[in-house]
Amino acid sequence: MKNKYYLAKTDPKTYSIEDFKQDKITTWDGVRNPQALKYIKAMKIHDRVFIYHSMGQSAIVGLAEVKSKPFIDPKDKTGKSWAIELKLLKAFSKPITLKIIKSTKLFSTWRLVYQSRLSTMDVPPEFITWVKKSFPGII
DNA sequence: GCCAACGTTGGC
DNA sequence: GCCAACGTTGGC
Repeated sequence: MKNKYYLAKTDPKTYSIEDFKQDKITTWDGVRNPQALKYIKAMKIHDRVFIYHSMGQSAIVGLAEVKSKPFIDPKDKTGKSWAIELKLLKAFSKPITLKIIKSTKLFSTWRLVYQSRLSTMDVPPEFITWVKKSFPGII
């Protein structure tokens, strides 16, 4: 079965793609928003996750692979937070900015564009096609 | 730094 | 359980 693609946002001041490069594998935790959790819980091993820098940079900066099933974040006492293990596959040399994504007008129905506060979401297949065409070799 | 758009909390 | 007030996120 084909891998699904998701997108996860991070504030680079808290955890950046540079940190991820050092770690290679990281626990992606702290997700509590019910809408975002829906996507975390749907992730399967070998699915792909775009890493997105929010807060200023606003761009997709890399691609990771899901290495574990979703699990309840042991560090969160409320039991409402879930986490997942991610392995970095690639840090992009040229980030795919939100500006460019918006300027194509192809993805106006994508949550990334119209629901800015959502931190984890799925990625439409059309976006993958567009990325492969517009940024050859990047993924 | 501002503010829109959400999410969360707490009084009733 | 409702909803006003407050807090947080993230684009600009």
